[in-house]
Amino acid sequence: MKTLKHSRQRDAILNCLMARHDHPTADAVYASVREEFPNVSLGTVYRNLNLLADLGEIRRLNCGSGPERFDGDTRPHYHFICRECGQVTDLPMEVLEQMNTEAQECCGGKIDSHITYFYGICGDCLDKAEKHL
Amino acid sequence: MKTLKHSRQRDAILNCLMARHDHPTADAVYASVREEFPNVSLGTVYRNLNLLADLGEIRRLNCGSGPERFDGDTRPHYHFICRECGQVTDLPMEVLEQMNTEAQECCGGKIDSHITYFYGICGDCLDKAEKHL
DNA sequence: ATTATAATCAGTAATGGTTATCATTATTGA
DNA sequence: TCAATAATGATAACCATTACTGATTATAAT
Repeated sequence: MKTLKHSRQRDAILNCLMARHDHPTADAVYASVREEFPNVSLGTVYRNLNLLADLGEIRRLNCGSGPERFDGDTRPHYHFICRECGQVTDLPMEVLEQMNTEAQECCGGKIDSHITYFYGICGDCLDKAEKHL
Repeated sequence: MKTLKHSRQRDAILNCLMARHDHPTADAVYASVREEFPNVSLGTVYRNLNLLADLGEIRRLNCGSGPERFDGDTRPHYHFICRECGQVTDLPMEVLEQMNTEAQECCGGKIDSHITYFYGICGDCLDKAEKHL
């Protein structure tokens, strides 16, 4: 069987994701980890991001376009994506678990979870738009 | 300004999406359109899928992994994705528009829509799993 | 401590989905 | 019918991600 070995690079990648809350792409994680390990490889970042996600220690986000993003917060929560600047932020609102049972009733299968992305314009971009009028 | 010209290929692509309800990938649309236009190019399919999506005549789906999918039904509705076979089906349930206002209250921006994907095991895959026990 | 092992690494090539380029063809309005 | 130009087919380029390689490192057994 395959036993997991400790790796400083993996630690750094996980720490990076726990520390920041902007849901970085693999490339952004790469840039961040490079400050500590100047010659870490991008492949290592991808390999460990996938490993950590498969282990359930981080989460993958597919926000509708562009590269995949990663989230160090594995608790179920919703995200808001600004159409203008593309930033992805957490929404401090309750997850509606009852939607799963409601959905299950009309699909003939077994539903265990759902993912929701909210779209709109963030506060910062609204402010900027106002100034340019 | 740029005026749209009619094209038989684009018609075929749109018809394909209106006719089927399995949310095909660009490649699947390509295969389908090729029956009518044997030497249509994959680039043409992509170009028109993007054009139609930008015009709001079809919708893009990002179901979490794998290539992008397209939906000829532009009315807001939810989708169910089977973790086992990967098929994407429509859910005939009401879209909870009030979630947008609820989400907006805790984000400081303007939210106009949300996208929800439900995950689980579809009826077909449940049946298969049962037979193999 | 020394060694055996297997996981992990850095570096790089390959892959797959998608987009851009360009010469040619098709559509449209005069 | 004809000129203007959008759209096409073919192909190359692009970008995010994955696979491969031989060298390195962490762990476990000696």
